[in-house]
Amino acid sequence: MPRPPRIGTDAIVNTALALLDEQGTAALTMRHLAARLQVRAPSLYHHVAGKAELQQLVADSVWAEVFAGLGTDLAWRPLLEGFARRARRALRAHPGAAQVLAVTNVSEATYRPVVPVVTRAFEAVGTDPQEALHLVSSLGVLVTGLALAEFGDAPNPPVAPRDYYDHWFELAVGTFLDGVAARHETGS
Amino acid sequence: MPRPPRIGTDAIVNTALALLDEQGTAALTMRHLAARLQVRAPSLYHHVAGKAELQQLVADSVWAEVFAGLGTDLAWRPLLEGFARRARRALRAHPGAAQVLAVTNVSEATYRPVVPVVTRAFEAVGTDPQEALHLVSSLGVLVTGLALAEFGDAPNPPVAPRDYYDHWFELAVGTFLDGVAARHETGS
DNA sequence: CCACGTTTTCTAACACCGTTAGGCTACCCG
DNA sequence: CGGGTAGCCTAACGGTGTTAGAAAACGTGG
Repeated sequence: MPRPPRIGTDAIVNTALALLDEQGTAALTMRHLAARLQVRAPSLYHHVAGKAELQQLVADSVWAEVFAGLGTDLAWRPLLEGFARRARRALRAHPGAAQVLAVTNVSEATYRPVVPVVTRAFEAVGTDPQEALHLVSSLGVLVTGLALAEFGDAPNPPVAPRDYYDHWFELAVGTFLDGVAARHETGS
Repeated sequence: MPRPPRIGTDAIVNTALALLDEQGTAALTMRHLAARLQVRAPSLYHHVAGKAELQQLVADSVWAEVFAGLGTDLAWRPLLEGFARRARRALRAHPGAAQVLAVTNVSEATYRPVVPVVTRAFEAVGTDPQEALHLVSSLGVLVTGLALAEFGDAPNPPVAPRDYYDHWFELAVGTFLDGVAARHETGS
């Protein structure tokens, strides 16, 4: 193996995230990204197939951060709530990534590890796996959408104060979780 | 006022929607749009400030379609459910617009007419206006997010059959509405 | 120690994008 | 019938993602 690479896929993804957070979606350009890595744009194509794959990698990176350390043996409610809070935290940490996340579905490979833990958490209350996964996805969609409203035109700051979005988050997630609870109490 | 215009803002927006539905987000280009209107790209700038405004107009057009005929004197549950179903119908009618809708917040002017009807529907159960509006927005975010999962890479057809997304929609919206109901039954 | 082969990076270029400047044309009003 | 102006045009700018193919840097076999 000749010539050690100056850049690797991890560095590319992390730099893309930094670029996104600092300058917003419009600044995520192959040329800008390359410049930040001390390289010219075409070199990126030796590590990444194209911009679409780059965005997929960014999205998967953030979701992986959310999934990591979710806990593997929780009841459905702490699981869902923890998921929502972790997702919110991750999106707050990467405000510029919200637009990418919203438009890019998580890859199956990144999603797979959470399937058994969700399935398990819900079989205690007799919910079938597909429905359980849909509940998680719905929560993901909800949190992503709220983040989009808050950080939608990063790097510009949100138009409303932080408390406003915190209230909204608590209301939306709390309502949804109460809905899940209500449906489980009243039989099927 | 000289020279009657060959194109108007309405025609532009409608053509943009058609382009979006038939060929997806990437095909919504000033040049393509202009060509479809038998005109060159720069002419569009006499009717629309730029692409950002165009997307705002598209988003508002779809949301206006959703808001129109919502009913003005409903209880909170039929109001929310009707809103969700109308939003879903509109997004199904314009699959290519989902990506635009997801990233473009509805303008205040388009949103305004629904404020009093939402406020009114919820004051019967003692919910303050801001919270009521947040509930509606949450539902909007939820439905838009589901549409994105379904029609995210229009004009390619969805990866799962229609029933799959219908189930998901009913589950997500039903759960959310049940959550709202549960919170109202239990005191505050 | 040298040269080969492989991998990475490079320069150059393509087609396309949104947008602006400025000229031409066709219509309405006085 | 002439002037003003709204609407469309051509031309062009800088920037985008992406590809082709040359150049360079390194590990390895002779």
